[in-house]
Amino acid sequence: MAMTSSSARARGRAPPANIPVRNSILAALLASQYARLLPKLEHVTLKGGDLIYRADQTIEHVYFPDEAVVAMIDTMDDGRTVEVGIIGREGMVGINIFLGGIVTPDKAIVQLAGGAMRMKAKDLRKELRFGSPLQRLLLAYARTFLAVISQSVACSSHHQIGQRLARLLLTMSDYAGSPEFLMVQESMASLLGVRRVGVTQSALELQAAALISYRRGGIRILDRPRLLKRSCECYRVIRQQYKHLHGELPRLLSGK
Amino acid sequence: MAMTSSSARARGRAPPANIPVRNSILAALLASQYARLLPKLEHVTLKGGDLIYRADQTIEHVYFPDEAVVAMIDTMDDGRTVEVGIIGREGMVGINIFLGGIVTPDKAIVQLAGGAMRMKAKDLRKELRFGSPLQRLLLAYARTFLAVISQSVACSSHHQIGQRLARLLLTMSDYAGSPEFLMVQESMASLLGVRRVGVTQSALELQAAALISYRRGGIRILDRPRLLKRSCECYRVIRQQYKHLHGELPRLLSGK
DNA sequence: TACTCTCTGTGCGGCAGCGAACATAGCGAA
DNA sequence: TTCGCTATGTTCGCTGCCGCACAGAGAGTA
Repeated sequence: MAMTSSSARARGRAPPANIPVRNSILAALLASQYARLLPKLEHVTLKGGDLIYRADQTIEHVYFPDEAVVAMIDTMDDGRTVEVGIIGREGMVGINIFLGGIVTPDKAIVQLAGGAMRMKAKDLRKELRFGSPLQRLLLAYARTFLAVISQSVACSSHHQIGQRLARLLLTMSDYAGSPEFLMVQESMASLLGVRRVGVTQSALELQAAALISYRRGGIRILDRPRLLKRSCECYRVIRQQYKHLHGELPRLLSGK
Repeated sequence: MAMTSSSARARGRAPPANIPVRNSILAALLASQYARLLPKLEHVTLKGGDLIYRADQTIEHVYFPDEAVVAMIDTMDDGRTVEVGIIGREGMVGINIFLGGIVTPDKAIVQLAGGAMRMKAKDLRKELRFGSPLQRLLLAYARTFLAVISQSVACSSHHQIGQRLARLLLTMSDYAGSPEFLMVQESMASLLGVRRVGVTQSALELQAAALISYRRGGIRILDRPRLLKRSCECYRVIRQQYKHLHGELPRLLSGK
């Protein structure tokens, strides 16, 4: 399957100077600024299922995903979980560090395997001292993230599983950059905060309608437009937020 | 409706230099720093039900509540609502400005009437230019706010009305600084994102158990400890977050 | 080939919360 | 006092999701 030995390959010391950076935040930095950060960045490969942060644990590194997708997951006293936010190419895992924290309240789990650049939390803190350009970018990202979580509150209290599953699948497919990606129903259930059986039901419906097809551990989206119609407004709203963020990034660096 | 001449009474030009500031953020500022801000602050009285921000509208002012309590409310396409965060004495309404935004994605509605200091968004932006102490305080607050919203996501998807109502009442009573406060069931329903009838049911149960009593438009908490047991963990978790924030504020100003 | 583990499908009783519609009770205004 | 509005209480059928328990179907391993 897509997940081999992470610990081995998670240490690719040499940042790939030749490969263009695909993380939006890093990519937005001007070449000179990025060059200055580069020595502090380390390229790692994240495996599906990897636990990046445990809840209430000190954060050692922040991550700028490249292809990888990471979910922030809140776990209740009774063990039930729910996704509070998903972080991909457009963001940073460990926003709490940026906001002056040292721990994370939620755990972070890799949903889609892939590469990411990482940086020591300590280095990020140093970097933020002098009104760094990175600061402006992260401020804007934090704002977007906040808006996205707000929408999640509403979504999880008002929308039903089918709609939310459709949204999840669309989102994942966006991040994967492909109509096909690897994910088991158990993970989807955990993200949505519902029973796995509930996911099975909805997935069957979507498949019966020929919107998706799937096999053990993998999903393929067959009819994106119609899947979009089945999903709740939240997909659209959140996408709009990121779109706005994206348009804003370049401007944030030019003097203001 | 609940919004009469707010414009009339909302202008108490003279900031009450004699009255001690009770907003935690402002209060944390050293006297000299506060003095510098003072000319830009205006004391206003907010009425229950007042609409502070409309969704997607440009933010003109940020508010530092004193006694007032303001809820950020997300409205879905179908008109259903849910509270994504509550802001009282410990925070600032308009965190999006701090995060570099110019609009707010949610609307803001006054839940408990009372005083607040307000400041032009423009002035706040200026203030943040020079690595102001205020910046560190707001960064910490933003982090807390994020953690609180995360908890809300989990709460709204996993906890039931009774528990969540108990939490809401406890929270409100904390803000009011009294076991008694004014609030109608319709408002509670709107905050919880449920039907008013649902609130009525739960409220009746709580009253039958002699945990609260209420009359038209007002609630009184009779047995706080037992109400706490009925509420979900979220009350505790969120309280802890604010407690931590509170302990952190002074330290944030002393050189770091 | 047989075994095992993981992932997916199915069935069933239960119930919390929903939508809709209506009944009663405070409380201020006329 | 009467009227009218707003807030609260009650009922009813419905359904989405729950918990629980088990069956079958990939896919790798020995």
